[in-house]
Amino acid sequence: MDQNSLPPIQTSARDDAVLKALVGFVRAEALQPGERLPTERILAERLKVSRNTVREALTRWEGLGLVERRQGSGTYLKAAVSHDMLHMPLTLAGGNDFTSLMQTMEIRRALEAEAAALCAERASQADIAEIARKLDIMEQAFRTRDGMSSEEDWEFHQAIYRASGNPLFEQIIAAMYELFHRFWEHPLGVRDFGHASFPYHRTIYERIAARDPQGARAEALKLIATVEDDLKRGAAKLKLSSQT
Amino acid sequence: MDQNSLPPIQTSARDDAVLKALVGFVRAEALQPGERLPTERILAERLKVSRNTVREALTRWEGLGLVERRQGSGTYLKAAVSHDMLHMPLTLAGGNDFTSLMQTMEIRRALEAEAAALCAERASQADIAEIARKLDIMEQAFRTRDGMSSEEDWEFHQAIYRASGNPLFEQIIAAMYELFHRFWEHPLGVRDFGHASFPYHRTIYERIAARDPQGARAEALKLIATVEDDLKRGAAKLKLSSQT
DNA sequence: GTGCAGAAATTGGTTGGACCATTGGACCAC
DNA sequence: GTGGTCCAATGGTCCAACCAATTTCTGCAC
Repeated sequence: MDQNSLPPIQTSARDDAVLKALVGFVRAEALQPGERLPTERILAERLKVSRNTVREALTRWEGLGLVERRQGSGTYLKAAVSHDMLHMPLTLAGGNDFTSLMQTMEIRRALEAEAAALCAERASQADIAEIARKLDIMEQAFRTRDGMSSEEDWEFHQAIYRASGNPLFEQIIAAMYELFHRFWEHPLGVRDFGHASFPYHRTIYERIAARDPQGARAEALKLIATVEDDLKRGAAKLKLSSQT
Repeated sequence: MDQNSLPPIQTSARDDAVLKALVGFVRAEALQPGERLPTERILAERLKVSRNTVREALTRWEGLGLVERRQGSGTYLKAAVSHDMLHMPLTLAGGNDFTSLMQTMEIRRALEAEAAALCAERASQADIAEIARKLDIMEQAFRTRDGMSSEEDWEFHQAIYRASGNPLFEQIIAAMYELFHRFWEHPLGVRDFGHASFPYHRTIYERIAARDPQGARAEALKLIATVEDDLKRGAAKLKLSSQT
């Protein structure tokens, strides 16, 4: 017998029911991100549940980043919601050791290369112009501040993800933003971390503009490789300077 | 002025404090996944907060999959926790339309190819033996039932992710399990969905066993390509049969 | 002693009501 | 306008109880 033909009955799912009702409400009212939801007290009264139950439900949504609560002001929608949403609560063990950072780079390598290739295939002229704009900003920031800028660099890559034609890339990588950016916060003491990656930003752009997926993929891989090299340099340095 | 020089102050974070204390408790008691946490009432008393606050905190952890609550029994640890955990609550718009499924496959293609390549580089002999075992099970299931088996197929791929030497792959893909498996639940009406992918499971294994990263990557890409073809077949069929 | 049914205790789930802290607008004096 | 004060609205916390599922204990029949 198929296990799925007899799912466990749901005896109690009060807060789930609240969320379901809330999805319906958002749809019915066509609420956009940024707009305010009804107050907890009103929700409790309308749904005939206690305010605590409403709060547990909203806490779950808040944890998923769907909603933001501001004391004294209200509860605000932060993202679009729909009934067929898929939640991927992914919690990773952190750490700024060499191994963790290297593992992060392997994920980024996989996603970045694919996104660059897809982008070269599909990006519209407007997308490419936008990427060029971000590239200019980044290069200028590099020259004036004489070093990689985390913010501008990120925006450049983000533009590529967005132009890949697959919103999942942008969403996944945005969720991993914090993970990726631990490099710039704790670059293992490497001076000029990321310097070597600078020229490849332009070469990636050129391959994309030339509609060359394999070329774009190759340049993206080169960029990641320089970052990995910086990482290894930092790790070697650490090993020399101190032993814990 | 730099926007970051005046960050908003943190006024109150009762439930965050509860979670922080709980992390300390788990560490101090060396609790393993599966073990039971103190009851909500005890936590409330010990931490000098109300049970409601404890519940909000635990609700957050439950949403992150770190903890499981069983009424009448207790709250159980589901995963290792540490103070430097990174949360990636990723919610994706669902949908079983062709576009959504295709986008999912592009993510899988990126991760699967990279994982297969890394696996070919790093897998231990024991890892390879385990992959071979899963492959045998899957192939036998295929023959007896004359069709791809979602469960056994998944275990085979999971073994590869695990042997990639990078736990992030397994974690990310496990979180996306539901996303990937909508293919088998709603294969767009394609009979024998996934049939064409069958032979590539063995070729992937062979390239891994031969320590051939590029070969493993290529075979993984071929496997994904067959699934994408099935998908396109299904989409074309749908287009013919009905117009919404 | 063993086995088992039922009572009792334990534990998460829910309720209702209260009060606090923050917010944001209304209003006012200057 | 500017700045200050007040006040209602709103999320945050607390308390005390009860409900529902689960586990544990008890005592009886054998």
